[in-house]
Formats: sequence, structure tokens, C-alpha cells
Amino acid sequence: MPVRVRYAPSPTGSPHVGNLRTAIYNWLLVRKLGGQFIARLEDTDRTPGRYMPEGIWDIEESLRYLGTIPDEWWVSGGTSGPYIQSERLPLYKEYADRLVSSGHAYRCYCSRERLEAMRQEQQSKGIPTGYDRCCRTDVGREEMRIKRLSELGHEPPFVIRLAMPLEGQTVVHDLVKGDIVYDNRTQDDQVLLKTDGFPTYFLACAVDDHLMGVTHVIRGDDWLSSAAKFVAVINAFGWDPPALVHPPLILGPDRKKLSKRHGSTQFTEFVDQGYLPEALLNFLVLLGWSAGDENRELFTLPELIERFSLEGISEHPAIFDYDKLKWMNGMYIRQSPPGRIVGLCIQQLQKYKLIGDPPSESELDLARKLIPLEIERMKVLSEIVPMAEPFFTELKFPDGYEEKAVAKWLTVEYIKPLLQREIEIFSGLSVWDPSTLEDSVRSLADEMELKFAGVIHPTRVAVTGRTVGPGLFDAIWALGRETTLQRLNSVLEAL
RNA sequence: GGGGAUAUCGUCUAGAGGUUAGGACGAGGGAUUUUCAGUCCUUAAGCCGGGGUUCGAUUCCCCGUAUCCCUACCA
Repeated sequence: MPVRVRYAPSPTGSPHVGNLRTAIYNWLLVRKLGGQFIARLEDTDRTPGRYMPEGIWDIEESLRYLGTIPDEWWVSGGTSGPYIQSERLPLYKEYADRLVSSGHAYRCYCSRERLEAMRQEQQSKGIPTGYDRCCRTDVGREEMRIKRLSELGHEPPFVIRLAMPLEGQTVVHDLVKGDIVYDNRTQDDQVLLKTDGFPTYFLACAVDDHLMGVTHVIRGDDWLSSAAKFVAVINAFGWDPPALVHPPLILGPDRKKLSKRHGSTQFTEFVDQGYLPEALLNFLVLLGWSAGDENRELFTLPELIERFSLEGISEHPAIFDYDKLKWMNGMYIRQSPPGRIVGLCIQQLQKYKLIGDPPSESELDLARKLIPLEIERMKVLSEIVPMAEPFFTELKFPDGYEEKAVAKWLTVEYIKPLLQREIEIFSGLSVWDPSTLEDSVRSLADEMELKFAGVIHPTRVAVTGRTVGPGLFDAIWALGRETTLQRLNSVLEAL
């Protein structure tokens, strides 16, 4: 039997990395075992502020960026569409009615106010919260309907609730955690169809998973505690539940569900900062899954497909380690063809207005020289911006020079003759390349009877205004003769 | 309040009765060197507690504790 899995995001904004991780697990399972990866848009919550259609594009982009493109989804269609739940409303109504007819669900006329008051009271009394099932009986329901009818002056709206079995147990078979038994008496009569005609998660998912032939449901662990209700709905229809898999949650450093206050959580934020898709994917996969006793952490996509299995999913939550992600991204940056990194960094420079959009020829020339020199220093692409700053902005001593750098290296007693000689030497060079520059400065050090380091450091500060950066001669070479001389002169004159 | 899940270095994890408890990030030290970074070498750091089961428990069972999740006409 082919595996069919689904990723079911809600359009509430740019996807959370935790959601993306489940998408990746789904995708990997299908690539590994064969079958179809479905994406289905769960847009049944129309509450203003929670329904954000703009988020749909981010969802699509994130999947494309990671390379985990669904086999069937609303973008390309498929045999089980539509893949947007708001386009399947008649279906949910039909199936909800079916449950009502079979006695597995019932209409509930209770007002939100009544429900809210009930919950308040239960909480204040310290007793378990939940619906009191007053509409579950024909008598109670009719009473409530009449009451609401007289209040409203028209036929009152109703929801459809699941008639949860009053006794017995519901067993959830989780492939990672094993069988979990829930006492039905602790389960509420879940609302399945809302007054606005939209289904809740439980109905929509049960119906869609069944109709779409979903064999494995992989979703976050936050769904585990309500899994009994989910399975109860499926049981009520008389269907076989799909295999369930609940990968552990991703937590922030304070051990709470990862959220904005911990730092970036949304996919687009990571992309903006310059995380590479393969790094993001590799890192996310490893949060909650392990290849076993293999002592590695860097895997290519084919390697992950080869190794992926549900058994490797861990059972305990994982804390999102931003430092490790950075490290991994740096590894991938250094493994990438430099040309690719150059291109991506140029985009960053454009975004932060260090170069024009489009960039001029000379800007491009400098960027192509400089960026490869900075690659080994980068962990995220956006770091190129501060690194490139002294190269793309006009430095006029002492403006733009780091104070501490100046204090330390431009105060040496031989600074003036040193800069003077460098200006002379650099002006006369017939070839402008790193090794020629290095040779010339080495002989200057000999000539002035100075240690090489004693020449290097003041020069670096005079030319770039910083103490850190690429190898000095690479930097000077990239910067070009004109700018280098200009800066040396400006320092010499001002001292 | 009710229900569920989980528990190995600070963090991500390997381990599936007998191991010097392994790897990675981060931290410390060293080497390279032209600064930073990178690279290489290296050090410290862990089985939540208590009962069982067993010749023997990090590992299996129970209890406790802690943490997280659910408890909405949100997903």
C-alpha cells in the first residue's frame, strides 16, 4: 500500500519552523517509502486576525525553498482535491449530518455566553471544565432551542457536537509512543461544525484524511492530548484511523513552546537573515530525529532520505539551539560553491543599501573580489553587511574608523614614515595583486627594521578602519589602488 | 481542577541488562597565523529521586518529582 501523508498548515502567517519540521518529516517518509505527500490548507478558522490569506504565499514559498514540494496540493492540484478546506464546505456538512443521523453527533443550541459562564464557574469551583451536554438529549435540546428562539425572535443557530461515548476507552495507536489509552469519561463533546458552517479541525481532518486516503498522520505532539477526540470522530464514521505519529515539540531556551519572544521562529525571518535551505532543513530534521549510532550531523538530502525512519523520532521535546543552527549554516556556506554565496551576499548588500539596485559595475567588481574573502568568516549571510561596510562606504579619517583600533595601532611612533613609504611603494607598483603587495610590504618591514606584525596591523587600520577582516593584502587588493592610497593619505594628513 | 506525554553533559542526541556512557553545538586550553574567522589537536561536563525485578540496572516495572502539551464554535 502506498504511503499517503499530509502537511496541514493554517494560513496564520509565515510558517513556524516547528510546522516546517513536520512537513519535512512527512516529505522524507514519502521519499523513503514511496507514495504521495499532500499539502492541505486548513483555513477553517475565519476569525479576523487569525485568518491571514497573505500567509498562504509564505507557506508555498517555504516548501519550495526547502525543496519539499508536495505531490498534491492546492498549487498543482491532484486526484483528491480540492486541497483547501474552505472549498470543501458541503462535504463537511454532509458528513456531519451523517453523524447526526447515526446518533454519533447532535445539534447544540447553547449560546457562547452560556458556555463561557459555565466554564468560568467550573474553573472557580475547581472542577473539570467541559460541556454539560444539556443538548445531548432530545428534551434538553428542544428546551434550549425554544429558549433561544424566544430570545432571538428567530430560529436559533446551532453547532454540531460529537456525542462522545459516555464510557469505555479510546485507544490511540502512536507509532512513536505506542498505545495510549484515554478514558472516554474524561473527553468532551467536541464541536464538529460551527455556526458559521465551517468545520472544526476534528471533523475536517477526519473527513479529509479519509477521503484523501491518508495512511499516516504526522503532526506535532501538541495534538496528542486531543487525539482521543480525533480518533473518536473517525470511529464514529466507522473508518479505520490512519497511523498516528506525534514528533516531540520544539521548545525555546526557557523550555516553553518556541515562540516569537525566543527569537526568530518564522521561516521568512530565517531566510531574511541568510540561512541556507539545506542548513535549515538539516538542522530541523535533527531536532527530534536521529540517524542512530552514526556520529554525524551533516547530511545531504539523499542521505537523509536513505536514513529516515519513524523509529528515529525521539519522544521528548527539543530546545531550539540558535547557536548550533548558526554553526551548521556556516558549515554549509563554506561547502557551497563560492559563486552562489557571492550572489546571495550581493542581495544582502542591496537590501541594506550598501550597493545600488541594480549595482554598478565597480560595485559588482568589488563585491566579487571581497565576498569570497569573507566566506570563511560568515555564519549567516547577513553578516556580510557589517563586514563589507568599510569597503563600500567612504572612509574619511577619523570618521568611520573604530576608535579602539585607531588608539591601538595608529599611535605607534613610526606611523607617519610607515604610511608615507607605503604610499610611495603602492603608487609605484606595476602589478596590483595580493602577492606583490605582500612582497612589497615585507621588504618595507625589513627596510624599516620592523616586525612584520608591527607593519600589518597599523596598515590594516589605516586602510579599513578595523582590526578584523580578511588577510590584509587580499583586502588591499580588493579595495583597489585608488581607494587605498586615498585612505592612507587621509590618515597621514590628519595625524 | 481534569487528562496526556516526557525525563542521558548547559543544549541536540547515541545507547535498547554487563560500555572507560559515544558524537555534535557551546565553553576552556593548545597548534597554525597577519587580526578575526577557519582548520587541526585537546580538556571539563551527563544517566531526576526512591523502591522493586535481576547475579547485575542509564536501560525493564511501580511510585514520587519536575517539565511540557491539551482542557475554545483555534488549528
